[in-house]
Amino acid sequence: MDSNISTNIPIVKATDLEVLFELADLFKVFGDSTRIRIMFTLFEQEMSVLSIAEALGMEQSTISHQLRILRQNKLVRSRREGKQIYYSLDDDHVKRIIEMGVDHILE
Amino acid sequence: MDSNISTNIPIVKATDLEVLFELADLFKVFGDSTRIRIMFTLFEQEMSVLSIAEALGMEQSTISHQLRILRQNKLVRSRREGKQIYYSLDDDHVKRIIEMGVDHILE
DNA sequence: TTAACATATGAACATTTATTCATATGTTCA
DNA sequence: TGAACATATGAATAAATGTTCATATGTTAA
Repeated sequence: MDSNISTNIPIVKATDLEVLFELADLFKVFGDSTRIRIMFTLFEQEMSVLSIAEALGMEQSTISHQLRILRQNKLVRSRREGKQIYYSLDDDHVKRIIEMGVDHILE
Repeated sequence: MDSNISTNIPIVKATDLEVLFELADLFKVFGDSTRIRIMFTLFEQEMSVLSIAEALGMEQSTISHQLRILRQNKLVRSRREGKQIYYSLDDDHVKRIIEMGVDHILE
């Protein structure tokens, strides 16, 4: 009987310091409202940097900086089409992590 | 056909600013390695403040400060037994949110 | 090549936040 | 009540981080 079966927690232990630091770093990425808003915007469709900036009413530079962080953490990916670069969510983990968060907030 | 059915995302829209800020605040709580370590420690069993501090090799004060943040966000709860106060995870959301994070990290 | 546009990036500044120290609060037991 | 112990908290400090401005890089079309 592996306790992980009942807890549903993967094979990570409290002593796996490296993994725990990585985990904190990952959640840190979700812990900024601008990045959360960007991800929510990308739920619907891929968008260019300027489109996102306009949608959120923020500077292009701000969005670009945050997109880099999201990209480095494999939460979004990008593709170039002409002068524009379109960003989209990288995988389903993003949606599922956020969904869990929403569940908690809405009780 | 509600798009939320396919995306599995609850009824929160990119325009629900309040909720998105709350979401970011929630993930901010997960975005600190000390708090992550505390939560992992509590996966196994409830523990007193000093026990946690000793387990992590950190100051009692540090742990107490962080436990307060976890408590305020309903991620842990406490019960007093004599001089000690025992903390435990508050609900399953904690485990599930962390599990999603682990999934993402381990690819 | 040059102009116009889209995106990325470095530096600076302001804000947030985690930790520590000192101390207060609360509990038990003699 | 007083001593010993467990926990909480306020203030101070140091470190991390988000945004802005200015500018660089990269792309397209004339």
